[in-house]
Amino acid sequence: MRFAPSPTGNLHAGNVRTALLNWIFAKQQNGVLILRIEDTDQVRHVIGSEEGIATDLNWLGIEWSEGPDVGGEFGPYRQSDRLKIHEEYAERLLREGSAYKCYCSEEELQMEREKALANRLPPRYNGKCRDLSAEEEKKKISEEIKPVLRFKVREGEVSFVDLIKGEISWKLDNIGDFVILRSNGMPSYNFAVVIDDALMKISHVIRGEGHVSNTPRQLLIYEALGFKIPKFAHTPTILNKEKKTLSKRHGALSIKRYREEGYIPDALVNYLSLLSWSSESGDDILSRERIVDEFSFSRMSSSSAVFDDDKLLWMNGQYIRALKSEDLLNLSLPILENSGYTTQNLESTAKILEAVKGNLTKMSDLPQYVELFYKSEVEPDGAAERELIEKEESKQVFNNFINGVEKYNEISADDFKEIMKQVQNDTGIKGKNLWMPVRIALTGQSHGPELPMLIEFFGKEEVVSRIKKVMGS
RNA sequence: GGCGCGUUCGUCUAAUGGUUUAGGACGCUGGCCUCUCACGCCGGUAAUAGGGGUUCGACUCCCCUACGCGCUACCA
Repeated sequence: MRFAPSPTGNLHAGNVRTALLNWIFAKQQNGVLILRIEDTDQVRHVIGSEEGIATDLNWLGIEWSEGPDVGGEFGPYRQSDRLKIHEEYAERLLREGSAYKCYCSEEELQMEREKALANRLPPRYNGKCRDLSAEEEKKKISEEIKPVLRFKVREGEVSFVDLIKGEISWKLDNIGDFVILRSNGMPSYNFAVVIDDALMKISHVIRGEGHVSNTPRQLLIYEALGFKIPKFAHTPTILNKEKKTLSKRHGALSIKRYREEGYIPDALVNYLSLLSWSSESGDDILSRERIVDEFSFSRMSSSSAVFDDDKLLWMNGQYIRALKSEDLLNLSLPILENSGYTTQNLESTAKILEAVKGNLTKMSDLPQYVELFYKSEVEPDGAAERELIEKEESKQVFNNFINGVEKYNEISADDFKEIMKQVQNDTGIKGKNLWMPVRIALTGQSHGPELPMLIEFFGKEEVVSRIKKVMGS
């Protein structure tokens, strides 16, 4: 298996899904995953994107055993470093008569194309230079035109069985002689992939559906060179909310963004695995082990899927809630410190996290939920809150509550519930009128985590002092 | 234009000719959980693109149309 991204920007959900599928399948088959960088287009090459790709994959736990960084017996793993190899095979095709030099200029070709289009004909290369006589060729050479190498497409048809889409076939008269070596000496994509995949002994080519139409050209090259043809699996496209195919611009659905916003890698992996694939069990929350174990191409749908951020968010929340408190703590510490909160006391930090765990769908939400735990002074949030705690009824609640609390040395969550029951009995006040004054006195806000949990966190003294403060004002 | 691929609730999907009043999940929504925001639990909403065939029977097979996407590059 191999994942072969081009270094033209950050990884997005589509790229990464392909990488993930390769990883899953390699893992399941006890196979080897190769990372190969396809950088034959220097114009679109973006500096630093190779590192970015590695960072994203590492973060998601997609590991490869051969690649430009780790080496391996089938290297080099950067396509631009394989030029000699590509040239060698191009020459062989030329020698064997499967390819020929073409001297047509871009302007010429462009004109031909427009003419064909105007006549409502397929805009294909017309094979002009296919059978150039020795004389004509000599003339072209003397004109110092740098030729490209074109592959001579045979007659008949080609077909293959896609692991996801089933049998696909083409009549070859629909395909024009295509370029395998550009005039600058660089191989074209369709040529280089075949050489590299064959030489790296790739057994399964798992790639995006956009490549389906490239496959007949590649099959022809495999054929001409006598290479063993790998199995192909073309994965459906992932679309954004506007149902457009993902682009590298605008950072849309970029993996980097998910990493920075504190998504759990496992959650993203899980969500991505469920795009165009489903477990036979019907379960949604699946561990990596289960995905690897249960995956099969036959359960993959062949239509494109829209990436749904809402569902990802939900799933991420599920993973956060399932986190062991130790792991949650480790994940949270840097975020809290970044927001300026002191986390010296690990025990109490863990308690805070436990209290807000249920509210989180992504870790970057954490600061807004923990704020009230770090405040030492509390002021009622708004007019409505202020009004409520100044009501006569509320003062009754406070008095009674303090009396109740004083009977304890420490108050646990259960003690608190007992006390509240007692207050309700004594005052006859219940429901909102009973609980809200306490909440506001303690936190200043009408929203927040469960009160018993809060009480336990603050402890008796803090609780009493906060209530007294409100009563005095 | 040609060729290829695709089309089940808003979204991800299940059902690979009969077990189906088309199932689950997200979202939305109603209720419950002594207060709120959440969590959790229980319920509701909503789909086979359209038209022809084949068949006793079609989401499932075939054809046509529509729509979307890809390739048709000296991009990958």
